[in-house]
Amino acid sequence: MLKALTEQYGYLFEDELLQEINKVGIYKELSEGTKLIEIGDYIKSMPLLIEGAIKILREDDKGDELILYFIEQGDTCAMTLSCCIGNSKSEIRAITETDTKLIMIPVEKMESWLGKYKTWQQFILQSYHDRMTELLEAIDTIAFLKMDERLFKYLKDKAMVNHSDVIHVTHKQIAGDLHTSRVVISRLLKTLEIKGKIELYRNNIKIIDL
Amino acid sequence: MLKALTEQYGYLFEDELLQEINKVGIYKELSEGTKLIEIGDYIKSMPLLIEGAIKILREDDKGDELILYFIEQGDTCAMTLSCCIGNSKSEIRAITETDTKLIMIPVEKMESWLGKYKTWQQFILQSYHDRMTELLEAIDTIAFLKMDERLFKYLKDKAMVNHSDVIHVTHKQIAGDLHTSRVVISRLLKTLEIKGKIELYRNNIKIIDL
DNA sequence: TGTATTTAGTAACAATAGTTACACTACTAT
DNA sequence: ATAGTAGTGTAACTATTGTTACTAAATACA
Repeated sequence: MLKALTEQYGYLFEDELLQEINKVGIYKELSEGTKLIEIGDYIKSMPLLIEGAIKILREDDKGDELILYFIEQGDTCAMTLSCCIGNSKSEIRAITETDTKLIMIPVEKMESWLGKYKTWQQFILQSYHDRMTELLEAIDTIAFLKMDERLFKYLKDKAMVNHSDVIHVTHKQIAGDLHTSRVVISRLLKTLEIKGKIELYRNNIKIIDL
Repeated sequence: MLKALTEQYGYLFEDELLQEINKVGIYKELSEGTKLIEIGDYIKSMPLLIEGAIKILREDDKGDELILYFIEQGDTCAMTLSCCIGNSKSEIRAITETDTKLIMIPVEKMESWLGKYKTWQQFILQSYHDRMTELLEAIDTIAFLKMDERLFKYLKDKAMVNHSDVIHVTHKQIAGDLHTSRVVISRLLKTLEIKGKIELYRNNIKIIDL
């Protein structure tokens, strides 16, 4: 674990802190599609992402979802921090987008390190900043783009975090992430295909114009 | 200034910190409609709200706006923190919604207090949490509500921060805040009036169903 | 092998939101 | 007083998105 940790976070944290993380952190490997955090959960530990990607979702009253953004390696989940500190329930759902390796840090440590390690404090504040920026980007996407543009952006983002120009997903799943209906997605995907931006296959979409 | 400060923040900060704020903070009274922060600005000081309300806006490529939320007394602008710490440009615009009294804290102090005062650290983290929550609420509103519901929510929020059931605003201004057109707003307002939820006057709207 | 289920394509229609155009009223300034 | 401007009401039309319904192919599985 220490090796992976040093590779991803060595340039950020001092040795002493890395040692502490190594001591109290719990290393986990999760396969794609694993639910990390559920809405309403009280969070007892925060994840440091070593490898892979996590999808962050919001839910409406009817239980339908909406993707907010993806988190990648080197990131942590600022929502988690937010909940720990406010001692409140999670406002979001987190699901692994790919197979993932991460280190779970107990809340108590997270808080005590804030006073002890300047680099940790910087990391936490930076994480807040990054997540804030991503939330604003999510708002831009939802408020300013039309559905076809949102769809294409979604496909590109998904291709990015999966490190592949072919993404494995059904129209129905996309509709769920974008909070619309399957028929709408099928229609727009077909239009994108005609425009030459993507190629459609069963359960797979190839992004041409990456 | 110390009196106002103690009233609003006395229960949060220890005396020593209050004294420091009193020493380095700059007290300001701003009238309604004053631009506090512009998109792209580098922030040199962060505001502690004593009285009044501030409107936080996002802008699209075409220069059209979208309201994110209102900030009220006892709050600070976590976006500001975010920018200071990341040493990056402001992502948002802040305009006083009402006449406002506030204290400006220089960035350097803000950062050094993080290590020095536990209560300040708590306050900053709590602010991040609050703002994160408001951003999520903004996303819910934009993504899950239809325009007529968004409009009514906007009117209620505005009535709230103005402490009045009659709000002074034109249809065009509302359209700007909600990122739609004046005609759409006029149409929906008329429908709300027919439903008995509001009463329309020139430059004024009375909210019945508060 | 045959049946059920999942996935995708498409048509037809409804609902919502955005656009253009114009009329009318209230206020502003000279 | 009059011209100009800002604010509002409405109609007619377009564009976008959402819904319902049906078809067919691919896949799962018993």
